[in-house]
Amino acid sequence: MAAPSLYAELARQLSSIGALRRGLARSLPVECPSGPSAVLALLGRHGELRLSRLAELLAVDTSVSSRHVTHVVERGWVERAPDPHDRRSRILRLTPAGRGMLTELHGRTTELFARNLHDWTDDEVGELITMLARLRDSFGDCRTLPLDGPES
Amino acid sequence: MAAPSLYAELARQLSSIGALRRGLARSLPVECPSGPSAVLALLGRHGELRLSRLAELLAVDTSVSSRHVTHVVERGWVERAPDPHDRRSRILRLTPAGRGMLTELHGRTTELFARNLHDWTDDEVGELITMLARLRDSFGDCRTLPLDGPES
DNA sequence: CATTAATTTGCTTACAGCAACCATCTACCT
DNA sequence: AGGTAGATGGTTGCTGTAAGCAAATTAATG
Repeated sequence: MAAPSLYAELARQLSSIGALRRGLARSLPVECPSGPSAVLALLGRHGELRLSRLAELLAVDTSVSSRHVTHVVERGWVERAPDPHDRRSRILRLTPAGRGMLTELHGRTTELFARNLHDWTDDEVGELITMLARLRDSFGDCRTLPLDGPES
Repeated sequence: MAAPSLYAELARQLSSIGALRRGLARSLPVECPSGPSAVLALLGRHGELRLSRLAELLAVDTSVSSRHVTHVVERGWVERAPDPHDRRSRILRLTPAGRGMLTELHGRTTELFARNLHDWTDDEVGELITMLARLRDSFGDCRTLPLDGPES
């Protein structure tokens, strides 16, 4: 439990991070903006996924990931293989070209971070990662945050 | 200088924060989405501002803040007073109603954070704030990040 | 057959950037 | 002083990305 004014400051810092995210997005190739990039990243990390699981990992509506997946499929970076156990869904998988694009993206972000975070130590970066992960965890599924009224 | 794979993980965590930001935005009143809220917050913190300075603080294009300001002015939360030194620009200032809305917003976010971060200490929150501020600082103005090619 | 689940598509909104534009300010030149 | 060129502050039109909700489709399930 922390003091209220700290929360306000944290909220401010978090919203400022939006600008940073936009800046990072600007370093992406035009053909693969941040939404599609996130799809490639998750498929690279988790291997085969179905759409609903992907949307869950991204914490967005399935309609949103559906469009992102369409985007990357159209460019040949991901393939939708039939799911033998459920013909309603399809298994999403990186193609070799998709793996190449992922490597490209990885290289760009790494270079960008390396250039800007040259005075951070491994430990510091690791600590920030840890805290961000914990922050996400503390909020759980953001799509189910209580809205207006207190639940009283 | 940190290891490349750490950077990739940091990038992933940062993009995940987007979902959190959207969740926080969902707790805002419909009349005052996140853009306009940020305008109120900055005017509350800095007092009188001109539009260009506001856009600079928000790290967005002036056209974007211009629209946000129009939004809050239309609702009577901000007034555009003439600038005695330059008739091209106007001084932006919170109205009493705007101050009220700001209090309301502040209350909502504080309550939301209090509910979700109950197991964080002041020090931990403070540390996260510090690291986020440093992160922003390390990247400087995100709108001028080098784009594609290395500057060679 | 009724229901539920997985995905897609249509509609809407918020946010952001760029470019074109108008008004005004500033500096410089005659 | 007067006038013109360029810079600056702001607004508006257009475009694109992202996201959510609701309805429709197809298939699994009880």
